[in-house]
Amino acid sequence: MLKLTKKADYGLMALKYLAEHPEAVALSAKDVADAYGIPAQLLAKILQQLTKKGLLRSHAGMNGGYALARDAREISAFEVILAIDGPFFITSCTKGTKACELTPSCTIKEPLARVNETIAGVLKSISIQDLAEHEHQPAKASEGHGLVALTL
Amino acid sequence: MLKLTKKADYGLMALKYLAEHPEAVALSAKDVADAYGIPAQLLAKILQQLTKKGLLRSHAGMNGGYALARDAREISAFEVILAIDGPFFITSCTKGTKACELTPSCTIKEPLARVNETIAGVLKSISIQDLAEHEHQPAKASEGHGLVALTL
DNA sequence: CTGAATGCGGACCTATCCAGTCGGATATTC
DNA sequence: GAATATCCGACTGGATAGGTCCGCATTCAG
Repeated sequence: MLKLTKKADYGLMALKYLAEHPEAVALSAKDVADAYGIPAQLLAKILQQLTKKGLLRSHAGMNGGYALARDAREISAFEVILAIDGPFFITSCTKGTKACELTPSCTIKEPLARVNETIAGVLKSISIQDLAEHEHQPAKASEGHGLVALTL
Repeated sequence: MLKLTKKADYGLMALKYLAEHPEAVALSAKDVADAYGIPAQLLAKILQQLTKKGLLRSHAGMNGGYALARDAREISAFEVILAIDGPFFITSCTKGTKACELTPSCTIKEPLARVNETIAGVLKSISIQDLAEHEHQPAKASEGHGLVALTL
């Protein structure tokens, strides 16, 4: 279906939340989870993962919690998704190092790899800061086809 | 992981194969499946689905099979994926009609919807014909015109 | 007319993986 | 030392993708 996992969603939401509260020294996983109604333990693991990847700084103990490791402008959505979901490929055949086994098949793979790069590029161009300041208008809701229903 | 299902891959491969064999009146699901080492019965169902969606024409009986319903240039990868995997949303929260329940949460959703549009746009710009002639050239989509712009 | 080749489509099985939970350890502060 | 945190591995339940099976309908060749 070409969609993000909930974990990635949660991770983005959490980072956005942290970016929106720069005054706080640190916010606990529970704080963020409560703010969004996310299962706290699940979010905790996600934040731990993001910490391991260097996107967050953590501090245990009372009044501990998480804070962004860098400026919100310096963290891209791409990094977050990559940290949580691992490397992604739009083609299902490219798994890790070795190419498609049913070999002559994936002539498909090559053009789609370009699509993949495009997607990655777009995600890299979006920073947590961009998510935090969401005063954008839905703009031109897809006029071409009503296929991509993004009406909220 | 943000990847296509194998079914969608198979579908694209099959359409590409049909586009590469315009001389054939019709090719059976088995023909295509054998050419790529795809499970025949599975591919059959995929092709049936594409037929229902109007991307293919089918003909039963001996020497029957499938053929493209339109010119290969007039069929986009987007249509194929949509026909097989159904509408896709990059955000996991938007399921069908109703919006995210944990509501104030998904301020995330709005910027990602734009990413979604971008992806859809790229996929719409790729035709089956593009896949068939895989002469590594079609860099047209990446030539920074609108598609990847995504003004934030 | 009969049989083979094909499309059509529902039911089903299975493996994988996501989402979420549990339990316990370690660190820090008061 | 108690309370609040992060940290981390293991487990479970459910959804979904991938694939199979079987029976029926359609077409065509002999």
